[in-house]
Amino acid sequence: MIHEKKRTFNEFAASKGLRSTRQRDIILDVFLSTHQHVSVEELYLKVKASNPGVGQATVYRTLKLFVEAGLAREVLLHDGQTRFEHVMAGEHHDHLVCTGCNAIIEFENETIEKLQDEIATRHGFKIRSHKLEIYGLCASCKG
Amino acid sequence: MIHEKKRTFNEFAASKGLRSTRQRDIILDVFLSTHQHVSVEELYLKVKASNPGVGQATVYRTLKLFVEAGLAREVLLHDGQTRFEHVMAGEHHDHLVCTGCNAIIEFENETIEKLQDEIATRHGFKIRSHKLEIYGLCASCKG
DNA sequence: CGGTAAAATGAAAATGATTATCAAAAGCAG
DNA sequence: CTGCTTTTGATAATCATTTTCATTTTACCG
Ligand SMILES: [Mn+2]
Ligand SMILES: [Mn+2]
Ligand SMILES: [Zn+2]
Ligand SMILES: [Zn+2]
Repeated sequence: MIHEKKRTFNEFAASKGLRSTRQRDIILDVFLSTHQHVSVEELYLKVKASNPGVGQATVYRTLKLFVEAGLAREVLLHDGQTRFEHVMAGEHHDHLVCTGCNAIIEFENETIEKLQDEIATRHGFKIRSHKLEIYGLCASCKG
Repeated sequence: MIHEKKRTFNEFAASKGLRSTRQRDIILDVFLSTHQHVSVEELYLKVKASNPGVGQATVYRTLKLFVEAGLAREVLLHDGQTRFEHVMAGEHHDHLVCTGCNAIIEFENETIEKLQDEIATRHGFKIRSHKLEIYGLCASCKG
């Protein structure tokens, strides 16, 4: 899948006439090696660990490109930091967020998605995206 | 309802041992006179119009109290500003957000709420709150 | 009523994430 | 290579929100 994503990005870059740079390769590699929901700062530190030359601004810029290319998605939780998660083509999920330990549980629910479509239709609204976040305490934190 | 909310806040203040101040009265009055989804800056300007002495920090501080007291709710959309909306006791709704004209349509859906409970239960998760925002184009902006 | 301790306020500074600037470096078509 | 354009990195700028802290208010007690 990693190779798949690299190809996705290369195709996107080509279609946009973007140049291929060492920095973007590095950032993509590091991003693909992370777990879900990385903050820019976290990613920047990881990148810097192996490649001290890379600037923070470039990490910001490149993550935006990943979103445009469809291989990352912005996740804004309540902690003041934009996070990015991997996205498989066509895949979608929502989040249970534990306010105790910051754990994030992902889930999908087809019925909820359908109900959202119905609601939108009822209001003459054309959905582009949506966000469902459930905040509370996970099994361990409920204790 | 306005009187009701004032009482709610006074009770909250009493229970917390908060002192009663002119500023809080003013800010509550102005807040209750606004429409839904006010930003802090908007509210601050309204307050300043009639009461130039009141500081912005106090508006920030007081809005937090309203949330604690249960008569306001934070709404974080994608525009970099925290907004606050009125909350009636026990009432809840979610949002359709038009990315064209920034209109906000409110809706309630009991089935979605129930499905969320099921999902939480399935994951041993104790829900404290949730947020469902549907982004897209409203009827006018779809054109 | 004053007198006082604690809480609240306002102005200004600090913070922190993100974005803009711009000179220097790198990629690429010819 | 050459020349032109994009990209980069360091740094400054933004902008919403928070913190600080000296001053003002409030609540309470004698
Ligand atoms: Mn996720
Ligand atoms: Mn609302
Ligand atoms: Zn937890
Ligand atoms: Zn619209």
